[in-house]
Amino acid sequence: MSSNTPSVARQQDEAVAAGNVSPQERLSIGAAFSPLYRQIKALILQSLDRGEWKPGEAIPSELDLAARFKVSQGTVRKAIDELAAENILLRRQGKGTFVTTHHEERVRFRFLRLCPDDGPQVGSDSHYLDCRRVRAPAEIARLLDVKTGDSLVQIRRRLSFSGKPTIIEDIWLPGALVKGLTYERLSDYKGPLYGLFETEFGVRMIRADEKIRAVAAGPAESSVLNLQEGTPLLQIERVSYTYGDRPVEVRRGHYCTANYHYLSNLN
Amino acid sequence: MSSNTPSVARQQDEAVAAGNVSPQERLSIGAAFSPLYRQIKALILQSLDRGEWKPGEAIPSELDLAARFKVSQGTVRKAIDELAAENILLRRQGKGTFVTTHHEERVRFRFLRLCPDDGPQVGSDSHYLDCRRVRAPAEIARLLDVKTGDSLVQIRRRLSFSGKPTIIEDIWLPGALVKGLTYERLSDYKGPLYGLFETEFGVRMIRADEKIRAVAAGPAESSVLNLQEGTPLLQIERVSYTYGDRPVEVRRGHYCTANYHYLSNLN
DNA sequence: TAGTGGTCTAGACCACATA
DNA sequence: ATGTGGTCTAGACCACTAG
Repeated sequence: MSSNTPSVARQQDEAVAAGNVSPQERLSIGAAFSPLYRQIKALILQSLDRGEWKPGEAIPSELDLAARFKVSQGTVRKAIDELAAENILLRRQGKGTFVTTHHEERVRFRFLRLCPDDGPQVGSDSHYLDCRRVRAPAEIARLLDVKTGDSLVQIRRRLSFSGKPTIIEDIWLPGALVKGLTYERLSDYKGPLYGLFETEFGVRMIRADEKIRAVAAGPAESSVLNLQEGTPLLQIERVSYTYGDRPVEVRRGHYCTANYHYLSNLN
Repeated sequence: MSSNTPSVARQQDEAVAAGNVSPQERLSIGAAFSPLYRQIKALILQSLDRGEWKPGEAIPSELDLAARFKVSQGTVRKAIDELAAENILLRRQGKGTFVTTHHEERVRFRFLRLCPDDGPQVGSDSHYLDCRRVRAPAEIARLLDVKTGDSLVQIRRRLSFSGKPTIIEDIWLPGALVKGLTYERLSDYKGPLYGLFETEFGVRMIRADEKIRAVAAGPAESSVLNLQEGTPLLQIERVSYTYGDRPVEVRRGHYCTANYHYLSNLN
């Protein structure tokens, strides 16, 4: 086993064997109990975060990981089960376990919940309107957990479905995370934006929260989407997170829902 | 073991032992492979569906269920794991596994994703405006998987937060499912509507899909919510499902998002 | 103290993909 | 034929709750 892959100490054994604390004490001193498989999960997440296995690649087999961490295969399985449930890993029977990637038709609509009212799901065309450095407004800075005035990259784009302009959105990211991102680079790129962030900058979106409101189209929205001012639009504010729940992107979009709807599943 | 709780046959053993088909054939004849724990899950769902264990009650312990179905505890565990992940069952360490119920503060906002822009989540007050029998319009009938013209119950209500009218919605259910539901019964009832359906009519909502649009307030919305006509509102169409993915309720609501937003989590 | 769910292990075998 | 993930079992022990 290499020195940078620490074996996992069983808390119980270690604590009790060391004679320092009893199982009871372990709880009372505030050391949060965390089962072995969660520690394994955390270690796997660390490896993903530092890029040991890249999106699209396979991670080591369960038996390999079990040997590496000195636990049983079942414990590794349970750790991977949770990561797969969170769409961070993807299991493929007979082939291996893979790091999910935003370069996949299959996953294109995981973060884009707009569906046509009738007919099948259809791809979107991005048209980039702007890309520049800005100083973080207080409101955006708070969401990104950076200081007001810090350097951000701001992108404005228009999304069309079947040729019809449907979404206009502004996107902000910390400038340090996407150094070298230019308007040309965006315009030349084909595919999902999160795919570009992933491969070009090593920034991987894991999950996002969206706040949805109904608003009236203003001048910007009406001209870009070719609508009358005052047309009701969905305003969607998204905060996207990478590993460790670190916020790395804010979007504010306006969606025309004349022929499309936002789909939400309640479980 | 009682006669109405069949033991689960291991497909492999049964088929091979019977000498009819080989494991290879089993697949080719189209008998879909389903692991044991999914068969157990289906049996538990059947018991829930026919009311053997009611919302709020505990189901038998894992060891009891294992004995009943003649499988190992681990297999029962995996079946229950999935049901717990779907919010159908709720595990409480040391106490047992319980059937989830809509009578719980904890679960009040599982199906109501409207949050105040600032401040803590707050309860809602229902004011019932109407409750009557109607013939199913084609559009609603299709969603409920019944025939156009079938008898439905239609409910109209207004929801207020902190005294401010915020939501108006129409609700349709198959009349046969909620026999005896009257306006008085609704008005006297305190608590979530799904709680009433659950305890009074044995209709339990398991999950729901919502389609969201932005629309302009019409006459009905503006008068009930005390808004100007044309104010942008969220229009939310919900279809709720009970066991076996049977649709049992359609809602069409209009939400004022001046001080609230709809929260959606993308994973 | 007894009963419940939660964790961890070891081993056997099945299903699937690939060479 | 080999290696991967998927299922199932049996047993030991831990964590939590309640009588």
